[in-house]
Amino acid sequence: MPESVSVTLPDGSIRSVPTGTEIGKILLAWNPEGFRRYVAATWNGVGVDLSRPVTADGVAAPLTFQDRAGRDILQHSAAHLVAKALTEVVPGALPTAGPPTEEGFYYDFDVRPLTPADLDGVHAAMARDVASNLPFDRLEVDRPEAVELAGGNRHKQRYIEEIPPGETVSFYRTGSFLDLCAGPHVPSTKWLAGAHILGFSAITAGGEKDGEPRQRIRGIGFPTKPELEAYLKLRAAAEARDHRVLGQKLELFSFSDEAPGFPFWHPNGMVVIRELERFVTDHFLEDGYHEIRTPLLFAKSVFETSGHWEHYRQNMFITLADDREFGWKPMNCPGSMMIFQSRARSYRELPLRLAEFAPLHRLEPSGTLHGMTRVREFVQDDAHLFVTEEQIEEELVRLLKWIDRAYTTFRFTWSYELSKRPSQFLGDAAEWDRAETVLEKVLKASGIEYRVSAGEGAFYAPKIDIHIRDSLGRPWQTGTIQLDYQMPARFGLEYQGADGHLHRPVVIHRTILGSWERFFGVLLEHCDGRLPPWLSPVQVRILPLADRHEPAADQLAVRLRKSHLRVERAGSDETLSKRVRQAEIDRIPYLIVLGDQEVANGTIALRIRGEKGQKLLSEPDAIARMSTAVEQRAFDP
RNA sequence: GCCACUGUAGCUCAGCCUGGUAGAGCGGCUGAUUCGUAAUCAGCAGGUCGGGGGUUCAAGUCCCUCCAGUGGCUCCA
Repeated sequence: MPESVSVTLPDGSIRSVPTGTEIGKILLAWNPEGFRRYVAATWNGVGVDLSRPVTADGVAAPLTFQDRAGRDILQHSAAHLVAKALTEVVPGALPTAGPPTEEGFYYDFDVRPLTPADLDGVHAAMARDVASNLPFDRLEVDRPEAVELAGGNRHKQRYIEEIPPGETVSFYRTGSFLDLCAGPHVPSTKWLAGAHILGFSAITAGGEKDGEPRQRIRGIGFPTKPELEAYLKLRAAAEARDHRVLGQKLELFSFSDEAPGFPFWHPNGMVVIRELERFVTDHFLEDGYHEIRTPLLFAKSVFETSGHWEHYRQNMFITLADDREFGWKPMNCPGSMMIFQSRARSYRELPLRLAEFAPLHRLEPSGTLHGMTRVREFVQDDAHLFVTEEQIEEELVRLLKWIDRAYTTFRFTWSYELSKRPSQFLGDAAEWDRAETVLEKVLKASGIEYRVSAGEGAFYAPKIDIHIRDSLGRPWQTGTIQLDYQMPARFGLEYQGADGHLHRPVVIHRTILGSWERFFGVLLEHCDGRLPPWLSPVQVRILPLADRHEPAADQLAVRLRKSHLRVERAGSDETLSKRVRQAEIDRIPYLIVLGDQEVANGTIALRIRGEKGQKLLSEPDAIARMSTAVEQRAFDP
């Protein structure tokens, strides 16, 4: 072995160090500012501990929390800390796996159901271990030793068997705790001062339906406590934006134990969904859409034709009438197909765009219901486009543009997902391939970045899905575009072409915003209840300074309503400060205070949500200011 | 659907561990106050403690069960 080796550093410089020098020491000599900031390193591109001795020439680079890999390492080390704590607090608990996640980390245990008291114990043990500054020591062992070290934990023993032959088997020791792990890890528990448990839940192993029950502890790690505290503050703020909380406070909607998953839209909420509907239908004429309405219930035979009976029945509400089985429609497609089918069609009618905003019912599993974002009854801005093979691409491009425009209006960031053929599918694979190819081609041509999900398509068609995230970062699917060759065939749809022959149309199922319920739920969180003025249930609230100003306030309200503004007049019992405060809490976009001065001068003292102070405007100017924002569907007042 | 946790006034929560006459704040109502941009004062009303069953002299409190919600898991055109 040579006495010294050459190490190439990130800036390209090369250092010669004695063989066996720890990589962390080399990196810190190169950049002392990395002290405590470096969580691990890469050696020739592979993640290693900072304590790894260097025994050959190579390339070294530090990993910090800012690097994805460094962040993951810290999360994973925090998971070890949790596992150490839990095995001490609950003797007999068997650690299974504890990987980092997009947000933080979790560790799954084979253990009796946990209680909040267990978690308190885990917290205390973790704090103690961080204070003790225990090192993470790496042990490389052969397989028999590994099995020995696993100490009767059958899960770890199975993992050892799964390690490919030839690969090094390693353990990490933290104090008295030993865990099978490839590493690398942070140098010591001091690096985990900002580790925190976010919650625990029971899960089933491997996500299998009949898997073994496990207990999962979820957490997140930061290099320091202040960073953790900043995160927890942000998270608390995000939780306060929960649409279920806002929906109640702003009297938008509610739910009842006696109708689980079925929303009650209150007057305020109804204003919002009607405005959303108008946002979509405003373009119907120019975009060539025709609105239809088809039944909510169909005889079973319709769903047998569509394939729902075979592929979707477990999610359908079924009703018995006249000794006949009826299904509540979970989708609008069958009704649209039947309208197309109702008479002979010509190629001249295509593309035929039929829109339907009907309530849909889906028997979603009870455990999946979630406020407005996962309900059992909802309405979507749905349409079915009947097109010729040649018209497909142009229609798809138009839809993608519309999605772009719509989501930009709400200042959402959104993502695209291409979902391909599922294991249970209608029709033949060749048709699916064709449809998937077209969708992919259009996405690429539009310069859109997208994720591909194999097996996630609808049972009748591949689709492009739109996802937006709620305030806690959970993704929700909203819009979807599906290219369907199956329903037209199953319903026997035909049109007569210019060539005089009969042809089969292709159907594009599409919804832009998805369901009003889900879209609105996420939107509420997105804007913290501060809806754009055009969506605000009350756009203007007039505050008469004293009760002698009430008549003038009422007259002003009448004039504003003539400009189609939704206006409300407050009482004058409370102090002005109190009423202003209430209006802020109610997220009213525009406030007008009316006192002696305004009455005398005919001016408007306008307070605009989100702006400091108030503007003194003439009445026409004030009306123009508000109406313009509303008509343009501006995001801010 | 699975697992854990939770369910007390319209809302947010205390009381439950250790059984002994249901509490607070906000909101609501009434009265006073008439105010210049984020909480004026006083009084009053409001609860079969999620439903059902059990243990007990006695259950909001302990036990069982059902329902619903929450967090995950699985699912999700």
